[in-house]
This record gives sequence, structure tokens and C-alpha cells, in this order.
Amino acid sequence: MQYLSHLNPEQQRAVQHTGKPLLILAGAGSGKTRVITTKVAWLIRERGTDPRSILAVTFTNKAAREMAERARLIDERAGDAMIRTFHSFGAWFLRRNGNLAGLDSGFVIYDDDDVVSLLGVIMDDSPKAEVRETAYKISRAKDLFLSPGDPELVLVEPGKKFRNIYTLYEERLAKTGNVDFGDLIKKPVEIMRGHPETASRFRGRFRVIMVDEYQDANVAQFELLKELYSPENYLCVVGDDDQSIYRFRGAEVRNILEFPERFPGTEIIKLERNYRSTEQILRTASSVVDHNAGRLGKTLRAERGGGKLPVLAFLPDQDEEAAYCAILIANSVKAGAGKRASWQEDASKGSLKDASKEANPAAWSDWAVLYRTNAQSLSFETEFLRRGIPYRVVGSLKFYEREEIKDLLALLSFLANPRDEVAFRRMVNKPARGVGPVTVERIVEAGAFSAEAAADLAMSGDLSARAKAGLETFFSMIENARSLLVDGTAAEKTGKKRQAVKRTGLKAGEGLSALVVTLAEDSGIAAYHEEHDEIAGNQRVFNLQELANAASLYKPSAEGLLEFLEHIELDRSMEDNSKNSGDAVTLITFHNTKGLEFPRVIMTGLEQGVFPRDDKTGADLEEERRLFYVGATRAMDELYLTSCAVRRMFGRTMPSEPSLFLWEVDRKGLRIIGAAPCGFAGSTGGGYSGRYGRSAVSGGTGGISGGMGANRAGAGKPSSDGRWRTGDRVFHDDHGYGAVIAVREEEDGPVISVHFDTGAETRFLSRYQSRQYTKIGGDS
DNA sequence: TAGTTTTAAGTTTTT
DNA sequence: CTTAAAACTA
Repeated sequence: MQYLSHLNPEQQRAVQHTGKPLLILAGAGSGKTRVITTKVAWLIRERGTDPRSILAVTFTNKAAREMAERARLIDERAGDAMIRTFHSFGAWFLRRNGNLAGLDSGFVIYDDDDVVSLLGVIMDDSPKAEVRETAYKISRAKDLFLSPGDPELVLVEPGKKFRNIYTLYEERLAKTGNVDFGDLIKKPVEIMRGHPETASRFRGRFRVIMVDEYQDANVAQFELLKELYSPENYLCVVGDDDQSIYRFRGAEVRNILEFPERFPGTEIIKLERNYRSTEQILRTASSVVDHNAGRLGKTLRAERGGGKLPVLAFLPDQDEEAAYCAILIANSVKAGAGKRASWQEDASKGSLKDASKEANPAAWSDWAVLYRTNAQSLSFETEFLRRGIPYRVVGSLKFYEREEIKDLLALLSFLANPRDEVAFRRMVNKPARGVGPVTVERIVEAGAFSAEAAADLAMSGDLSARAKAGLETFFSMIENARSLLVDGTAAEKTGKKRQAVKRTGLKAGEGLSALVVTLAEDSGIAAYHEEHDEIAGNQRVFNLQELANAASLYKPSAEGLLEFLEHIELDRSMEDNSKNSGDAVTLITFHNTKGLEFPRVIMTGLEQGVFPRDDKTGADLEEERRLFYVGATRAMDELYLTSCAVRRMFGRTMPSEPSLFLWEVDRKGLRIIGAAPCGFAGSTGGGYSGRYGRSAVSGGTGGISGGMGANRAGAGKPSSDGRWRTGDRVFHDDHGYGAVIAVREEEDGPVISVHFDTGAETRFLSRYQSRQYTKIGGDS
């Protein structure tokens, strides 16, 4: 049992525990993943547990993959254990047993947007905002394991109207044969409750059940566990109430608080030794979350001790914030590479001291920049791009939110499930085929989702000739693609009805990709998007190609198609793509960092209204504090916090106050730089702008080209270094490179005239518009 | 009615 | 500044 020797006594106890239910309260960085993975292996090796009888559930695909991989490293046989997310397990269950709830195994999973579309049909005279609100409430209801008939539904929304709409929605959803996210948990529970023999079959199959991040489980997930559990089985959950950050999604902290009562005989093991962060970092993190009431109470100890003081930087605006991060990161990497430049001497007086003294070379990937909302990533992306700093944005779902991708996925969904009303509505008349709303309504009402049924309807009803022709085109295209799934040969049936479609040059590869390409071309959707994409070149067609490429990993069969669609619905992270490799800075939301760790972390946007948001009070505010805690405890060696004096929102610049958390945090444990607002002890006053600004401007080679800090720093007062002079070279986001041809003093300050290499000429007030105008080259 | 232009509105966090 | 809804034109 060599592998156990790496564990501390509590961890060993947790690994070797059997029998009664076990609740492991694992603080941040206390090695809980190691405990779970070791436990899986230990059960197999030492207790002779059949790997196939082990079920381990997590909340993210990434965590599931990591857990499986690490368990396999200890014991190969762990590869046979079922390690999945809750939702993926639910989908797996429903594919096999959904028929017990009237569900065909060919169902597709509707995402939130699809739900809104379907609900929009039911609430056709309501504004879209209200539809969204209702969709959210239905989702919460399912998280709470509440059906339309449930009296407790008033917890979600007291009105009778909501109950009616929920009822209609469920009926309509059942008609499509598809499920939403909530169903993936709720329906399996209902099936097991209604079919005891099925339930006992699953209880017999999974003798060991483990749950990671249990603090994020919702009520429905708790019910699912209860169904899977029996006293003959072993149940072990791991969680940390201080890291519960998904309340808005239905997570129920009480699940973990009340676990011992719900599962009698529960033993509790606490893991309170933090191996990840320095003591300084841990103190910063704890000092904020300490303001929360109602915690289980752990005392997390830093095994590593000491460490550098975390840095709190007050910056003028978000562009400075991005520049600050960029310079901080670039300096640490350059310092590590041994290329200590003279300009770092200046920097070393300020915040960059620690980094440039660093003995260990820093890699780009040592760094993570954290923000509250995805929208905030933009500043960092542009700044890093400009400076040549490699970065990776984690968790951005943008690809799957693109119109062209949704279009193609809708076609594929309709192919997989001909009753998919949402997909049909989206695509039947796109590109335009003369099938208007009236026709669509008639088809949907009759459920005539096939060429034959539509023809029948045309015979008896009064569809216009135009609509009839359009429907024929659409259905023959679908049928043709479907025949590819069955026997691999396109039918080309009744060729006269097929329109000649402009080809866009999409290339078919292996597996399912041929079908995806055929569908994109034949439906005319590829040509449609090529035409509507004049501005961005052929990016949209390129995206369609990307989707087709992704499909090449799947078999060109009905099963392969379902697998492909399910994978896309449940895991949109695109982590497994080639982008994952390579040395790069991580840009990530606070939420997405859970379970991750980085040597150096920058927590940005610590302003009231951004983090926490202004509308957060009570329990919601406590959740924001936990989010702060999660972010800070990701850091191993160095932690930085940034806060801006003004922030651009909706294109307008608004003054902002420091985050509440900056008043709560243990300030003595921070090194504060920049212009701190009144009341912050230890402020260095305006010391930030000069030192930092100079270093920004003068390092102009290779990756770090140009800086604009000096021009903007201080309240509209350019530092001596940042003064514009005739002949200065300039870079502008829109106009490119140019030179200053004149500087004139006006009463509002200097007016700079610039002649660009493109021939364009502009003038600007240096104190207002210096952001767009970046000085390049030396400034002395 | 299809497609474009104008105007208004609005940004959490994610399986 | 970006996106969605409403108004407008061919």
C-alpha cells in the first residue's frame, strides 16, 4: 500500500473508511481529489470491489476526466469505474430506461435557449424577458424536484399562472420527445420511484457511490442519491460549504449541512490541512469569508507557512488594469528567463519587485487572470494580443452561441429526432423557402414533420403552392441526409424537387463529418452564412467546418449522431481541442476556477457593482464572499487583487467604489499600491503612475511593444515621460501606425495632430483620447 | 413577407 | 459597445 504513504492521517482514514455513509469536509487545497481517486483505487485493490460497481459523480466534465485519469494512474482497473457528471449520468440512465417515462431513446437535450424558444410558443404574447424569467423558474422548479402539480411550487413562484405555463410546457416538451437539463436528474428519480424493480437493479449495480463538490448539489440531485442509496451500499460525499457558489443554479447548501441527519450513522472526517497556498494567501481568503454567518466551521491551516504579501493594486481604469496584468506577467516570465532589463529597476520599486526577484522561472501558464463576468475578458484579450502574451480563455461558450453553429446543430437535432419542434421552427424557413408563420403553425399543430405528412396536409388543407414547394424542399433535404445515416448512400430521391444549392467548399472528413457537411451544403445554410458574412470574410463557413471536423470523431450512424449531440450539449468547454496544449496565461471567471490551482493569480475588478454586484444582499452576498474565497484559494505562491477607479459599462465610463470585500479583507496582510481611496492604510499615494507608467512605455521590443500607461496615469495629468512631441511614432487601433506632426497647447491641454501611414490625419486631446493612441518606441 | 434599417435595451455566474 | 425588438421599405 505504497500509494497510501503519501497521505496524511486524516486522508488515510478517509480512504480506508467503509461501512456507514461518510461525509468528508475538505477545505480548499486539502487534497480531496487525491483522496477520492486514491479511494477508488484502494477499494479495487484492497477490498476487491468490482470497478464497474463504482459510481463517482462530479459537477464538471473536466473534474470527471481528471478524476478518472488520476485513479487510473494508481490502478489501471479504475478505468472501468463509472466517473461522470450528474447530468451525464442522468442522460446515460435515460437512454436506457427513458421508455419507462414514455421517452424514446433518441431524445436530444434542449439547452436554455431551446427552452426559451419552446416556451415562447406557449407564451406568444409575452415579452421575451418574461419568457426568459419563466424558463429560469421552470429550471429552478426542476432543481427543487417540483412538478407542475406540486403544492410546494409556490416556493418558486406563487402565482397560479406559472403553474399553468409549467404544465403546458411539460406537455409540449413531451410532444417533442426531448428533455431539458433539469429532466436529466428529475426523470431518473421519477422512474426509479415508479419502478422499484428498476431502482433495485441500479442499487445492485452501483455498490459504491461517491460525490465530489457535494456543496453544489441541488435538491433533485439529492433525491437521486437517495434513490441510488441503500444501507448495503457505500456512500461517500466530499464537499466544502465555504465553496458553495451555485445557489443561483439551485445548489442547496443544506444538502451538506444536513447530510448527517439525512443519512443516519454518517461519519464525518475533516481535511483541514491546506497544502496549496501560502499562509499569507490563506489569511487573505479567510478574512473575507469569515464575514459569513452560518458556516460549518473549519480551521484551515497552511502547511506551507509564510509567503509573500498579496498585493492590492488600485488602478485608474480597466485598460490600466489589463496593462498592469500584462506587465506583471511579462516581467515575471522575462525575469525568470534571465533577461533582466534595465527598465525593471524602476519597476522593482513598485509592484513588480517580487516578480523580478523570482528565482524560479515563471511560465505563462503559471498565471491566471480571474474576473467576475465573461464580458470582462475582452480588455485582457486585446491587451495581451497587442503585447504578444499568449493566453487561453477558459469556459467561453461563444462558439456554440454562434448563429451558424446553432443552425447546423438544429438541423442535426431534427435529423436525430423528427419531432423536434424547436429545431423545425428554427430551420424550416432558413434560408427562406416561402414557408411563413401560418404554414409553420399548421404543420406543428398537425405534427406533420415529414414529407408524407406534409403532403397529406397539403391535400386536405389549404397550404399555398409556395409553402408546399418549400416544405418539399426542406423535407427532401432532411430525408436525403437521413438516408446517409442508415446506409451511407444519399437517396437523391425525386431529384426534381431538389434545388441547386451553391457550394461553399466545406470538406468532409472521417465519420460523421460527411453527414454534417452534406447537411450544411444541401440545406443551403452554408451558402446562406457565406453570403451574410461579408464583413468577417469566411469566418462563419470556417466555423461550420470546425463543427464538421469535431463530428469526425463519431460514427456515421444514428447512435453516433446522438452521441455527438449529447456531447455538445453536456460539455461545451472545448477543452479537448488542440488549444489546450502550449504555454499560455489563463483567462477565466471566478466560477470556472473551482478545482483548479495556479502558482500566481490575479483577481481583477474588485469594485462595488462588479464584484460583488450591487443587487447582492443577504444569502446572495454570502455566496459572493465564497466566490472571493474560491478565487483566492486557487493561488499557490502569489496573489494580486486589482480595483479600478472608473469602469466602462455599456460604453460609458462610470466612477466605481472599491469592492466591499476590500474593506472586509485583512488589510494589514496586503501590500497596497496605487492611488488608494481614503481610509485604506498603507497607501503609497500616487506612486503608481510614474514608476509603472515608465516601465510600460520603454520596454518596446518583441512581445512587449508600446505602452500607454504614462499618458493616462494620474487624473488627466500626463507624467513628464508621457508628453507628446512632434515626430513621436504612434499606433492607433483603427488607423494603424503614424507620427505626431504637431502639438499645440490649448486651454483644455495639449492637442496632438497625427498623420498616419494610411494617409489619414487626426487630432486629439491628449488627456482624453490617449487610450486609442499608443506611443511606440522610446519616450526619453 | 422578407429583409433591411432604426431604435431601444441590457450584462452575472453554468451543467 | 453589443444585441434584441420594433419599424420600415421594396
